[in-house]
Amino acid sequence: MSWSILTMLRENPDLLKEHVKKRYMDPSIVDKAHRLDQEWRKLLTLVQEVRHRHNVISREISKVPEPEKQRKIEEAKKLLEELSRLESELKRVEDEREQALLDLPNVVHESVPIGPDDSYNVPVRFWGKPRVWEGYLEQFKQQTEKYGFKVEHEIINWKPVGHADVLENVLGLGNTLKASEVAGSRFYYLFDDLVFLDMALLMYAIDSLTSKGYRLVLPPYMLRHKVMMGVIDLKAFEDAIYKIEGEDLYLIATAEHSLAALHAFEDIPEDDLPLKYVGVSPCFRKEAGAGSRDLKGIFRVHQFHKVEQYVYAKPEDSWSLMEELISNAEDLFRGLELPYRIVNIASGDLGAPAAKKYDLEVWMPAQGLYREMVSCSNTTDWQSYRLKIRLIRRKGMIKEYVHTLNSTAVASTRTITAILENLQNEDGTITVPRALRKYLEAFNKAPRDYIHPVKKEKSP
RNA sequence: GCCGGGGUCGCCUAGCCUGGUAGGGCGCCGGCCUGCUAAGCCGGUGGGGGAAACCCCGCGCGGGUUCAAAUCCCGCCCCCGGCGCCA
Repeated sequence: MSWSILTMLRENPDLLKEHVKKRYMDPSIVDKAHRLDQEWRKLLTLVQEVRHRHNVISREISKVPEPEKQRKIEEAKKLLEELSRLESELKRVEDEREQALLDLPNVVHESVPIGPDDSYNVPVRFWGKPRVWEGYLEQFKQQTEKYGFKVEHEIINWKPVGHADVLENVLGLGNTLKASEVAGSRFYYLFDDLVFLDMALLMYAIDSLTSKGYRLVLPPYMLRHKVMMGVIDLKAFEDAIYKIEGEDLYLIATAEHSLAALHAFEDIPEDDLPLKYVGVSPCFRKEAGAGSRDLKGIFRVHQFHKVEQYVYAKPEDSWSLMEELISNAEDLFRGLELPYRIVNIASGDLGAPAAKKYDLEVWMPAQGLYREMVSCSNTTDWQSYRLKIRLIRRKGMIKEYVHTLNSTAVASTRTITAILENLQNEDGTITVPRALRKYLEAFNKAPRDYIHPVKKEKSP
């Protein structure tokens, strides 16, 4: 027992409540967990006492002669009746306690801005020289100067075409209508150059991170329920996760899930830490909570490819490793020539697993908005407690849970939308970021400098 | 998917048929002894509750039988071998 949240629940429940309040969640979940934990401990002690009495008698039975023996057996049976009554009560309380503990979100790091929703997110730095259409100047200032940043930008008098239109109408390299007919909305067909671009983005991110010493992993794309519960909260489960019918299997929504599972139920010696991984996988998401947001194009879709960073760390190292992860992602987006800002996510907008989260948001010229491309979280010991991933120190008997962190490196389709808007030229061509050319060269038919609109085959 | 064999405290292994506190070896940690090394001796080395004494649980997982299950019965998971199917 040294899950930081359980320790806080027992030693300072009021402090834990403060953390829950920061998330604008109902603080009574702390009272509930606290009450159930105490009740459980009391009941457990009682059950163990009765079991002890039964064990003592049970052992005596084999040693005593006959008439005595029958009497002891009767006595043991009596105790069993009492025991089974208490045990079913214990089981009930235990289940409730377990659920109450699983309902608790992570604590909130002191550096996290407090506020109920994403309007309280705080940009911490900007990079690049965004192209701002004159009609979006005011909006741009709202997203930069309002926070005290003077961001160098280029004002343009033509409005770039939105990524969804570029995809289907300008380039003609995507078909979401056909996909929605045969699979549903938020699916897509991509063709030719955009497929090469998708592949190149993955290779680019893989190359960059493996060069930095991250171990490359191709993980399972499906996991069991027990494992899924270890990495996400119930709400994410309902909003995001697809289930395989008739099997205890769920499609991963990110390689983060399988990478967390890689060391599930293991003890990790402190000398092995940090363990740094870079996983590549398809991601499957229901987007059930998204409503009708971003229905057009490939910004928010049910499946895409992603390269993901995942780190297991000693608790004392996790905060500096979080900076490393976000800075790795920044390196990638600077290479892609996409102007971005890093945002410190407000307490009310954090997912339950994260103690702190940075988003990397790229300026989208056609929308006049910075939009999320990368999400980087320190989940401290929230996931490792659930997955029983422990830290073994060389000295001392104290058991701890490792800290785990995750961050996007590149999510393919979303990054493609950012390229389509930012590297768009007035003539409708798309400039290929220099950093990707090396990876496109692997394919004979891949684009080199520009992606060109496909010529209309038949004119109406 | 079918047939057979297997899963025991970090590793190896005994116990299972015939139910009665899970034993041994190795490794590791601590202590003792020895002027170094080696050897030897003692203790510890799964999870949980408890301030502690101590207690409970633990033989892949979950049920059942029994006063009592590693051991008997049922279901499931995983590993090995064979057969089948297959990109």
